[in-house]
Amino acid sequence: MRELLSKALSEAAAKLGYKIPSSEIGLEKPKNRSHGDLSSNLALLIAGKSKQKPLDVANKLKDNISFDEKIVEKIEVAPPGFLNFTYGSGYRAEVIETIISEKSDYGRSSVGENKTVNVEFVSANPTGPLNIGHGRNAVIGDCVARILEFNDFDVTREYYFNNAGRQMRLLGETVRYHYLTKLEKKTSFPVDGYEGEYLAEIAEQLIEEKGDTLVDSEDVTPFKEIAERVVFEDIKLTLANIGIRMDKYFNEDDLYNSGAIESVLKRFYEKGLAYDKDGAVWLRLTELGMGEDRVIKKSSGEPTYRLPDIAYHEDKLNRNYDLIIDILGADHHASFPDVVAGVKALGYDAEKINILLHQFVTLTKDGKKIKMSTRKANYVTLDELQTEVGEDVLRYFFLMRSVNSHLNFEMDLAKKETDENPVYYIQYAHARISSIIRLAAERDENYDKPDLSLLNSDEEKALITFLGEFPEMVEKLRSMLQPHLLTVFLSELATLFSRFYTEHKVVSDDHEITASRLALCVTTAAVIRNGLGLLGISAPESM
RNA sequence: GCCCAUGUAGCUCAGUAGGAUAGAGCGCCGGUUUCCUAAACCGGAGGUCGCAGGUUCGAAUCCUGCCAUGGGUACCA
Repeated sequence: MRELLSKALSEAAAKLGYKIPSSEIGLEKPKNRSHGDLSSNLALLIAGKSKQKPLDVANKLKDNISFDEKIVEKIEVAPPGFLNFTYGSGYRAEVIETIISEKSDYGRSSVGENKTVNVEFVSANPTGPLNIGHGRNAVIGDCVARILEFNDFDVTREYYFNNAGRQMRLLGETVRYHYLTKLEKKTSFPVDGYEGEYLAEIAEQLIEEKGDTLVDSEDVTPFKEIAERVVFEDIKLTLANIGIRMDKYFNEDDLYNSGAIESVLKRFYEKGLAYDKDGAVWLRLTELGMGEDRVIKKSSGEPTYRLPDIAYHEDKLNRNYDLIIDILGADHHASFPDVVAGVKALGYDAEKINILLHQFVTLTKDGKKIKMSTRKANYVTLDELQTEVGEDVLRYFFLMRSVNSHLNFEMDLAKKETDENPVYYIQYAHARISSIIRLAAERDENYDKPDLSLLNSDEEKALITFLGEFPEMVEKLRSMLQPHLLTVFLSELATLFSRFYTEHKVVSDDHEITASRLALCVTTAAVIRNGLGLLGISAPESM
């Protein structure tokens, strides 16, 4: 519809002697329903350029546009110079027919056809259970992946982790501490060691598996290995509990083993972008337009995160994805520009790399913030949260705010099993429709050949027009990668349906009206299902 | 100091490639049920869109400055 109108407007402008590309023509949904279904500012644009009165221009444009009455019922000129279009019944019938024939494919697009995309998310190192911050990252990443799949992209969900560095060593040392303590050997808690009961449990498991054979082990490796194994199993289980399955786990270690790290370093030297200073190797980021040079290899010989991150992104680029998306928390905002600059300097098309930064999460209970400290391990784990509120609520709450905004996870609201909880409100609309369809089936009512022109009340028109906007919503989601837009869309859809439901009886003695309203119910349910599916949330048949 | 994000109703937040009278949910006040799920619907009160300038036919939206909050600014990741 948008295309149709902007094309018509562009042609009308051309007849008046103005060349306005259709991309510049504003066409939007007016806030006030009395202003029609779509509104254009074209006359205001032309008037601005040509110093004519906007209203005159608008009237001239109107005279140069014509539509089938069934598609566009009326075109009105409104001050200061808007052109307001109101859809006709034929358009609405088309929306319903399209949804009925496309069902679960309604809204799909093929823009990603034959294109591959890598979405990297979670990427928590296996040092402990996932927390609620990881939860937001995980759910956003999975939702982005679903959105891209719906647009026909071939998606790889990838998890990048590091089991080498200092943090993992400390983890191993902490396990050793618990191991020795439980065997009543003399030991002391490692400096900066990990607090958290799960490490004592891991030590117990180690005793079961190996007895006391490791008491004299100088090497921390066995402790580290079991810690990593157990923690990773736990992480995978947590992800499975919220409906997330990764396609690939990428170990940073492989970048050392394959020589990728050395290779990157060598090429930086060759390009004169790396230099030695104070025993460390520095990357000449100032040459690449960044503020300061940074260390990429410490004087201890260990690389800083920048070097493996660059090598990792090179690896992803070499795997020939058309698009690479990183879902990162706000604490990474300072580091990724260096990584992107580094990759670019190696001659890659860094435009393919898309960073989606999300802000932090706070948890509130009884209106108060719950304080969390990772080091002291008194944080709420993602698993605990999932157990308390369930997968659907968890996913919805993590997705309901713009990724740019801090997310306040309200426990009190999340735990409410009433319509105050927006997830249930949407699911309830779906369950209610299912119930109506069941009743219709019992009474042998069908919607094989509905007379869709009967759907002409305000509630019905508003609902159908909104259903027709779903494909645009999907396109917006794909281009903006902002899942919360969909949660807003679905709440509004559920509201429009509830209004329709309150005013109009679906299954009645009038078979004609029953058929047409049944068609509307079926299509509404289909859009709710498709939308919830993109969020990874279930659409129950009854509640 | 510098960089990023945020600041909209009592609370939590939408709306920001400029558009018409700034919205939703919760909370508050009031109303609706012989009828397909009342887990619903309707109405009301509630706003200097952080502050001050600027750009223009038009600014919550763009620009500048300031204030506030969170995050970052390591030879931690």
